[in-house]
Amino acid sequence: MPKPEQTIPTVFRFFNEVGIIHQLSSRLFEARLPDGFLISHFTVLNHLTRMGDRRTPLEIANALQVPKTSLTHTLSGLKKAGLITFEPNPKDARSKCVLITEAGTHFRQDAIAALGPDLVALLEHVAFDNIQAALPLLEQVRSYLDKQRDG
Amino acid sequence: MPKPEQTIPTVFRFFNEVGIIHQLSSRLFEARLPDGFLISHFTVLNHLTRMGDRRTPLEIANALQVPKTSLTHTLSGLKKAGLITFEPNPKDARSKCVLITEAGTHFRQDAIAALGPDLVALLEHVAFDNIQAALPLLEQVRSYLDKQRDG
DNA sequence: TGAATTTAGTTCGATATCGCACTATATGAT
DNA sequence: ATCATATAGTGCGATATCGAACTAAATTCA
Repeated sequence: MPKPEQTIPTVFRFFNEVGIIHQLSSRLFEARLPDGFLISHFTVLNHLTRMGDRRTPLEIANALQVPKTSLTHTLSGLKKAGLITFEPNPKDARSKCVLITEAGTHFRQDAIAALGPDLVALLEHVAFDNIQAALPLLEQVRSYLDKQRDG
Repeated sequence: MPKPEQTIPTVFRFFNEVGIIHQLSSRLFEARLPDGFLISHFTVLNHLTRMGDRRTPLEIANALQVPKTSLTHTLSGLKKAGLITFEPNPKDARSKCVLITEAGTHFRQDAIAALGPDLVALLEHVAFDNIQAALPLLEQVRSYLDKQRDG
């Protein structure tokens, strides 16, 4: 491996590009969400769908790497909109479990569907195979940062 | 190319991974910045360094894809900290030019240096070549989203 | 040229995010 | 069992972000 002086700028650029893409795509995505909803709402629903619900707020906050106070706020919005419900945590009376509702599941599906045309348009300019090929690396980086967080 | 039903979930996962990596790395990076500074501050300084300064706030806001009101706020923080200065725009009296100061340049360099050890640690777990190989795709995606924004 | 329209930046108000401190419950030590 | 400590979630205050409306200057057009 080359020396850090060579590698660091490249790795830095990697995170820079990731950050810019996130910013641009978030803007685009948020514009597709129903009025009054933010990426933060979608992110929670997406997490519950992908990882399974009946998780505690703290678990979700840790997974998404947001402060628990921020999550409290986001969850209260989702609750008010009927997209999640709470349940007591049988193992711990201090805690509670978050469940995604039918409406929440549909909300997520609709959001993804609303983004569909944008993604198709992207594929007219960027080769699908290249995107697919990049996924393992992205997952590897994410997984490393995820472990880092705990350690 | 496969049908959209096959490609869309993959492209969606791509943006999902990018979003998570951004969230995790931002957290890490922000923790390395001096107290009272946020990613938004760094992002502006980084942009001015990479793209050249003497840009107008609106140009910067468009490039970073943040509302101009948000940028006004971020710039005022940078100004107060002495990391940027303003100059009248000779071409347009409504506008002004943003200049990065010596202190601003150092701030950026220090921030990047402070992150160095984290990046080196990452390279012990993720192959440098793979990161480097992913850059062209990321740049291509960013560039497309960038054009999309205007059109 | 003068009036209508557009544009750069700011102000203002609303909401999101986040750190700190607090309450209630759980866990651990003796 | 009792007490000390740790943990889950929330309330509160501070600041960041953002949309709408505003001001001042530029541009367009008659």
